[in-house]
Amino acid sequence: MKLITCGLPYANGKAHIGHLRTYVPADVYVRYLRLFGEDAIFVCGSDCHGTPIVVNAEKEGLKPKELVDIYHEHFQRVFSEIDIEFDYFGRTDAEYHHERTQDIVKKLLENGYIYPKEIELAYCPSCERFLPDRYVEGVCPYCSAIARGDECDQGCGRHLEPGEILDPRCKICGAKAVYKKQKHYFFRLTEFRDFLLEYLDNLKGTENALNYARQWVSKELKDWCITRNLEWGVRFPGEDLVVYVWVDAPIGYISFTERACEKRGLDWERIWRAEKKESEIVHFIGLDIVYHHCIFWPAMLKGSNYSLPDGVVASGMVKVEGKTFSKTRGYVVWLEDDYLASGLNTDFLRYYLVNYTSHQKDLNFSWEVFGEKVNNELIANLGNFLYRVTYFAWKNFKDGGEAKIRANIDEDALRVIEETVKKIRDAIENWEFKIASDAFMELSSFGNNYFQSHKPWELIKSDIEAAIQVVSTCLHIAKALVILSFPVLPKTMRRFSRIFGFEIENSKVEDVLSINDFVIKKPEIPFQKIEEEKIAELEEMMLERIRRASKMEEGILNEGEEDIKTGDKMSEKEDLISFEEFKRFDLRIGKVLRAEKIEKSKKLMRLEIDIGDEVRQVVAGIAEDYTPEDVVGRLLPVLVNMKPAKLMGVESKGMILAADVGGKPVLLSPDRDVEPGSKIR
RNA sequence: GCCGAGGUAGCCUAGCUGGUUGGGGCGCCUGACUCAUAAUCAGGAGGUCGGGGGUUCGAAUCCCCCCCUCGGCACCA
Repeated sequence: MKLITCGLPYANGKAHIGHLRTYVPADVYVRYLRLFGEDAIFVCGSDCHGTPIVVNAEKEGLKPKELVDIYHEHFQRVFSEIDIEFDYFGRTDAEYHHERTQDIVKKLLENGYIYPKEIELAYCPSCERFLPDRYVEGVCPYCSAIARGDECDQGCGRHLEPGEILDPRCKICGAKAVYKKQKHYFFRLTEFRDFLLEYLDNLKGTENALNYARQWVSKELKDWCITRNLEWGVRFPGEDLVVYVWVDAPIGYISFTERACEKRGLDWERIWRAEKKESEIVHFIGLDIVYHHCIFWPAMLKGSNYSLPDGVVASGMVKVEGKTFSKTRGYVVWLEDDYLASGLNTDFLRYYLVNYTSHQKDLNFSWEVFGEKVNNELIANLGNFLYRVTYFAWKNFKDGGEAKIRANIDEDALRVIEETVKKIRDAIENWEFKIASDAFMELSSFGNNYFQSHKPWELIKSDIEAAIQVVSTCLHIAKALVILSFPVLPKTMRRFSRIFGFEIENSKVEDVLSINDFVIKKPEIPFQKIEEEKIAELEEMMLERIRRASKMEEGILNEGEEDIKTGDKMSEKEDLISFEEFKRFDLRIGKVLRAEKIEKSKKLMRLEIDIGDEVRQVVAGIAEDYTPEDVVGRLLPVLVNMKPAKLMGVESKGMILAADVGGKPVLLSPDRDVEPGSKIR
């Protein structure tokens, strides 16, 4: 028995191609396992908790549950449309999930892996509540960018622990937050270091995930704050706190397994109880959540006597039209609004996602390539073979509505089919879905070749016995193709298998090789070709979205206008400051006297700047774009009363100002020579 | 800068415990065929195997240096 899970989709946004990159291969994997006779359970569900959902719900004037309902229903619907079939698709706000989570938290408490600690937290006096995570907006203590409470999303990208953020403000009412002491609970992640090192050595999965995780563990682990001040979430036992969303989300794998097992009359404990474990657990995830699955999660399981995952399979990132996937920039393909709305066969997209490149590598989605792959590979090779063979058989041997053909199969062809099965089996074992799908495409190619070179359309007139052998051999190949490609192309092959008169859902590899006489019903074309105009249309739609997005970024569109398709509103209100506030900035023109690149650093340059009454040492992140020679002698605007900081061990007192052009600094200069120290206002 | 993964024809890739002329798929060109969704089949063009050194009788494959891409860490006060 094998349990397969997929990373839970977060229930505050719609499904897009980035999601599919892990869900489709996982579904393909499960279907192949079943084809090979393995008993597999496949679970997933909506991740319903966490601050973003609360914040977004509030913004939309909804209760968190109402928001979650919308997206939970959405995911369920679109997954089923693209034939991603879970045994159970649950939700983490369900009663049973809360119970399981609390059970695990209690076990961790009993086992001494959770301890309380007083920390200072942002508190909004006007809302009268503590401000967790994204309820807080403030200044990143590391890079001083505007940041969210849990992550410096605009700046350095660092994860921020509760209490770290500077100058916190309430995101709801905008009031200045104060720090208040409060008791929170921490998970002793640090105690699991040795365990994790060993565990990761034996963990199976894709290299991209394992290497990444090992890198983290070999560095420093920190204990992990696992409680939040929220109403929405799983209650932490005995406290007016909720468990951090990343604690309860993976527990969904367990609680959903319980439900799935209940449905099928199985004992979930044989999967998840350490002492009873007898089946394998494999997680399919995106590369971005390796940390949670290879570090937090096994430590939690270990600490509460649950069984440990055996494999973590991480899919590479998705690019769209050659650019980094980005919802806000428009480089995204939405499953419902783009793909399903286009009316194209969902199997096309499944094939593309599985066959474009290796599971671990970055996948580029381009409508043009999509059209080519579908028309020239899937349809021209596989679709055409299936149709030409079955149609030929039906047309020439039909007797009434059906054609009966005696099986007389070429041994060589059987051997090729056997090899194909072996290739697929090996590939699936190694999570190489491209290789598996290439294998059945090769078989199809062999079939076309066989049919072509044996010319049954001539034999049928001269040597009927020989014709029967060729036709039945090709029919046999076709049947094998239907079964072997079903995991990737379930919709099409389910339909097409009917002309052979068998139930594809229950087919096993053995059926691929077992020889039976054929009864063929009148076939229909398995795939409808994609018109070039359709591709052009879809491409145009995407370009339009990208254009719109870039205009949005430049602020040309009116405030509040919806970002097309993403549903995200431009909610950043203008931040106005008073003249009083502005006066707090001591801005002056400084003259660079000396400059040198800081060793061991990529971006940092140490500058000595004359600011009139003194010479300041300032560290600036410009070394990637400027050499010391470029800047020595230059006049630059300097924020003089910047809080001093140390960077790479070098003290910096002040900050030079530069234009930000696509993340690159561009230095600014006064219109003509001015004295160092001149005030800027 | 450190760590990981990569860099093979326009695109996706196999080969990487060194050994006959670096395979395959898509695209491109030519021909054949007509059962088939202008599908198929045969043939062809196209590669300094990121660059430079070295080891060897012989390297895409081993060693050294460098460059580039992606991701992580450190770092843009």
